[in-house]
Amino acid sequence: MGKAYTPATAAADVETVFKRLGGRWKLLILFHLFGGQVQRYSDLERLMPGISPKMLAQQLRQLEHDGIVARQVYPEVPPKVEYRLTDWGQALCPALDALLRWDAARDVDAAVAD
Amino acid sequence: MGKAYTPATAAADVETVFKRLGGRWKLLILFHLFGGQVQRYSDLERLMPGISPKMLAQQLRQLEHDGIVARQVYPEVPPKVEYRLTDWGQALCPALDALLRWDAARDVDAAVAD
DNA sequence: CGGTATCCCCTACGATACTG
DNA sequence: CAGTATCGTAGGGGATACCG
Repeated sequence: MGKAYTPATAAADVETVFKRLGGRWKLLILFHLFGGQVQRYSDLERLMPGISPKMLAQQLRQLEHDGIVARQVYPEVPPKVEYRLTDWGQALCPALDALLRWDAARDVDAAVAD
Repeated sequence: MGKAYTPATAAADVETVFKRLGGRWKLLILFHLFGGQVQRYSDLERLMPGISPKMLAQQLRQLEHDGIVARQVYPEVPPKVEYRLTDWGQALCPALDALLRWDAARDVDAAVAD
């Protein structure tokens, strides 16, 4: 059976999710990793024009801390670090899809309301 | 067929959703209106201890502007104002459910990983 | 009853310079 | 290559007082 929610606990849990994904660049990072993609730090820097090294590192650290992104360091010279989604992180995809479908339904609903 | 997304557009669209729902009290308001519930301004104030009148009014105005909440004024003395979800707002429920199920799956995935 | 108006604060974000 | 350290800023949020 499912978990029991009150309005307060449901709202708090969704807010927790929002905080985990809510950084300025986190969603963009996620969408560059969905589908099993693996990216190096410099790949992400190139894929996200305008991001500063501080922000990229910070957002990646938080995603890693939250168990969404996995970080793998290769002890080489020069350094090489790869980022990919954890299984749980990959499981976000259908949930974000549901939000995108809701967003896309805005116009549909408005048309029906006419 | 569905809409075509690049990482950048998908991330931008989800961020738009996050901004629409991301206010400090908006989710709590939504969860007090899901399922066709209708609440007066003073009901919401009572249901959300700690919220200031400024914040309640502001969050409601933004939700109304975004087409998620409908506001109905009864021209009576004393004043009476009711809030409910629009059809589109009500359609948020399954999407937020998907996020809650993802959140609840965190421990499950961690256990499997052992 | 159902709101505005005002003031203050905090923190997420950004630019820049530097390092193992 | 893959990051820290430091400084500066804008706006979202909160307390409080007042209004139609």
